[in-house]
Amino acid sequence: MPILQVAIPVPLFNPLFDYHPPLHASETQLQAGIRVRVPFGTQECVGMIVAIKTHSDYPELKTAYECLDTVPLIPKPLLEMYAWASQYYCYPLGQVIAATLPPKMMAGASTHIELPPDVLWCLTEEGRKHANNTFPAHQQRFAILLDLLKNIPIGYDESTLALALSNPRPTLRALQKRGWIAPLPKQSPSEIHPPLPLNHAQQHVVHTVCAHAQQFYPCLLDGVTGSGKTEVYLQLLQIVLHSGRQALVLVPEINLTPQMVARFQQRLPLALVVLHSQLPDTTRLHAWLAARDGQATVIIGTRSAVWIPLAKPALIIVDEEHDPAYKQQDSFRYSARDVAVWRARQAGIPVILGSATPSLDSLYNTKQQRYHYFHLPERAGNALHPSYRVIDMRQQPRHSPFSPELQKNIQYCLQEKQQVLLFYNRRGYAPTFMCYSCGWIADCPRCDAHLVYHDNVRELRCHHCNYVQNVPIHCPQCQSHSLHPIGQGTEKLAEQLQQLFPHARIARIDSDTTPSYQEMNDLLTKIHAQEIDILLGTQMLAKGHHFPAVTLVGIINADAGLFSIDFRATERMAQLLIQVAGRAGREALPGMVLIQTYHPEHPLLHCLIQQGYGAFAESALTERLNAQLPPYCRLALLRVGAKTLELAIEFLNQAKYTAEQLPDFNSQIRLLGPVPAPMIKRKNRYHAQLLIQSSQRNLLQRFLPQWLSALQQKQRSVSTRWSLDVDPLDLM
DNA sequence: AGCACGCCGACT
DNA sequence: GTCGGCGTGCTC
Repeated sequence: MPILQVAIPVPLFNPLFDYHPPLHASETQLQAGIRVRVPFGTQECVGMIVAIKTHSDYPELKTAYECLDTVPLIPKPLLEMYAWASQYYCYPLGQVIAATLPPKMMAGASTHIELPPDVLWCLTEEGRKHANNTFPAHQQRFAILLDLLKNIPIGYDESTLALALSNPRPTLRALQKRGWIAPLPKQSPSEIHPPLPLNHAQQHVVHTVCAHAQQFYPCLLDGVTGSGKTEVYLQLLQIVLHSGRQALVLVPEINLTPQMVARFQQRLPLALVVLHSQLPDTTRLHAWLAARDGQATVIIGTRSAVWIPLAKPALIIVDEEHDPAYKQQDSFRYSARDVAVWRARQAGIPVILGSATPSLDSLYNTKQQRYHYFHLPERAGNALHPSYRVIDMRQQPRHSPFSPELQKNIQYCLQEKQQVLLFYNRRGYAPTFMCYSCGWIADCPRCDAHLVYHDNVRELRCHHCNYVQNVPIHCPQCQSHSLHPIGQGTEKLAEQLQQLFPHARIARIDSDTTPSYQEMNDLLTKIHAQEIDILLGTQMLAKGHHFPAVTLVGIINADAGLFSIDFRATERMAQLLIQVAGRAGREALPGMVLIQTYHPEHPLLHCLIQQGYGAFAESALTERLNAQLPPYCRLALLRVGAKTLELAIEFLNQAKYTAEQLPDFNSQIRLLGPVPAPMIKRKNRYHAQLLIQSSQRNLLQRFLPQWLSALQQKQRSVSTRWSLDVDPLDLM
């Protein structure tokens, strides 16, 4: 009788459990990739068969209740990817599977589902007449759909509409019944936009990648903003479509890139599937199945889309590969960019990492000849390069965050009917809230952080744990009423800006004001219609948008990234400056970038501004080499949170001792710490960390799993929560 | 992660 | 007397 090895989604280092097969299971159901319902402790749960064994060391096996699938749900390559990821990231296999499958799958959902019809919904003539009607409250869903459809002649498919309206199908049916909308089969490519002519550099990329289409071919596509990376992607994808195979496109945040999605839809309406986290579960399940079975041809999605199975993979694209959003920052801490490269190797296909500001890791890989390097130097069209100007804030009047020079330039832009983009990296109204009488400051009771004052909702909020409290009327310490917000946030900046430019139409863009896809889309439409004069926002602004009428970009304070304990802070700062600058002067109008700083002499700024990102990257890489930091070594970080700091440090000291006793530990592996985390108290726990460094990746690869299983056994009864971060992005 | 078992404090 | 706090241990 065979024995099933089942991965159970529990946080144990070895989450594999053996079971006897269910009583009524057929031979073909006893295969890796089939879900089983099993008894587990006092409860029952759904697990995944990962192997069939002939013998188990465990004396008393239970019998599985039933198989949930008749044929394997998970194709073999995906199972292999799970196994590798579990090993590489030291994360329990059962949880890797549960975290990356559509959520319904491990809840035991059936996979025999009616797929949504593969059609694009369009307005009919009749529908167009009603598109601007006002609808009663109970028919607001009509209004939303009609409004969406009236702006897009080729129509939208159901999964795209689901981004704006949850579960659109009943509403679609109702509108179809009235004859206001009609389904258009996707196979009619009448409205497909024609490809744009490629310049020499773009052609070179397309030809070379095509010539290596049948093998693992990793490449870095280094192209400044507007150099036409997207056009290269589109033409490669069109070639993939012709070959009848599939492609996966990863983008950092889909909410923030509706324009790019729209462009893909216009050019590749055939079997395009859009995936992201706000999608309803059922839609995600459909997309997963459609990709696995080869019906979906091009899958565009965020980080988690890297785990979607592909029946006939031909190409993977990772756009804006430098973006930190590709690294998951909690629970299963994988890098979608690195997983994508692994997948391409496994499948034997090309993978394109695209960016205007490539990560130092990828640049290093091109230097090592591991990745091929393509450069797209020219801006498409006649757009001119922006000019940079550093403003020394030490020489400016202190009372305003906007230097006279910045103000003068804003004024000029407003006169000329050009748009301004201002960048500031602090949400909220004011980062501290203080009593002028006694000096009391509102702190988060759960973290080592001040509460941030939000004026519009009149709340104090912690940006680290989302703790919220009402604004106190008098000081809790001295009862005085002189409580005041101190410092600057985007909310307050917007207020000050409005006072300076009373007639300007100002829009704030940050996660407080624009949390959803729909709102972002609306705002972008307004911006393009020039209904906005000044855009003020956080990082969100820097990501991939095209603002053709923006001619002035202002960095309100560039100093945060220049002096940080995190070794990647300067890299991020440089990427941010270049990306934000890339938003300016895209058409005939030249752009200008004003950078306000208290450290105008900083070598990073000089190098970046005078010689460009490439030169900056060179010097940054030299610094990393000298300091033996990534990409010149491999890191892992053991983080721990405990009741007290002493307990946290003590746990790490024990862990360090355990490590040093292991057979695979040697002098090539260095353990640095333990040290208290940069923010010690977070969410009522005290944090410390231990850094693991090695020049050789495979040494760490062998050592880490051994270490973790030893830790699991020894430290099982410690009431601490710990996690290992392989290839950590920041050491916070 | 869940869940049970177990041993100490303030309740009807 | 017991209800329930969370520390500890286990899950094939």
